[in-house]
Amino acid sequence: MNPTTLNALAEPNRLLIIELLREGPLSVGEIAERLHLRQPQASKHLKFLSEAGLVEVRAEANRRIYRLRPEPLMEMDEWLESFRGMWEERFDRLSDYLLYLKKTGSSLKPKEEFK
Amino acid sequence: MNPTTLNALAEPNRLLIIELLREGPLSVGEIAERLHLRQPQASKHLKFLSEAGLVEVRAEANRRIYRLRPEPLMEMDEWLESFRGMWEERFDRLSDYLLYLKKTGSSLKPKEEFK
DNA sequence: CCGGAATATTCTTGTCAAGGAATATTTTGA
DNA sequence: TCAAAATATTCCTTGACAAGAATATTCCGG
Repeated sequence: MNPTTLNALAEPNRLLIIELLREGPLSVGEIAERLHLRQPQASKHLKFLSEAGLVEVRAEANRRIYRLRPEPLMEMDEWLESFRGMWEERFDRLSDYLLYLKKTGSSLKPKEEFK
Repeated sequence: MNPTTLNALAEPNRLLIIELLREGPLSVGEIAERLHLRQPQASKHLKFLSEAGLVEVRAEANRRIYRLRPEPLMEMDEWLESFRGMWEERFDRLSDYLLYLKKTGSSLKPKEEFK
């Protein structure tokens, strides 16, 4: 997994940009407007995202249209793959947990133990 | 998606810690040793990861054993879910791409267009 | 209850990057 | 060719945080 990708996504406004672009390519001005950013900050974040490989640009007349690149997200997906065993394992114990809740009427987690 | 999780994982050593803990819980000393970190830095990173909810601790004798918490990773997984359509769509065009390679003998990407 | 092992905290220093404001650059249409 | 729209860049200040070194704390076994 590439820390550069994570770093780029760790900034809240950049994360919002990525989520916005999920719906389709947009110009800088549109991105700035929809996220209530000033244009220079939008440009700066887009440059950052671009250098991280998360977006790509194309020029169209006066505008610059930014679009998502799926590759880094695919890499994240593959990285997470190696962890999926963990929560499937825990899911096996879910029925026990539900039973516990039913018995106690509690909505609090039981103190978890592990070894 | 929570930026806190991404921020915690964006630091290379912390990412390594998470990958190491994938194999099972470890003490601070073991983590420091296996990643060639000094003990104080290991402790600091673990504190950071702990506050981000990525790990949990338990005391055992003299040691503190850290263990992965799957929840934030599950959240990442669900977040990525909303992007999976993207690369599946692109996958549909793979056969065209392979055909292109065969025709041209080129190993270079054709210039991609999008609108 | 004391010494030492394991771990945590504090302090300092350097780097990175975010936001604001101002300005430069690019590009198009008239 | 020029003005204006769209975008990029620069400069500044500020805050976060990583690493190193030193020190504090915790806790077990003897």
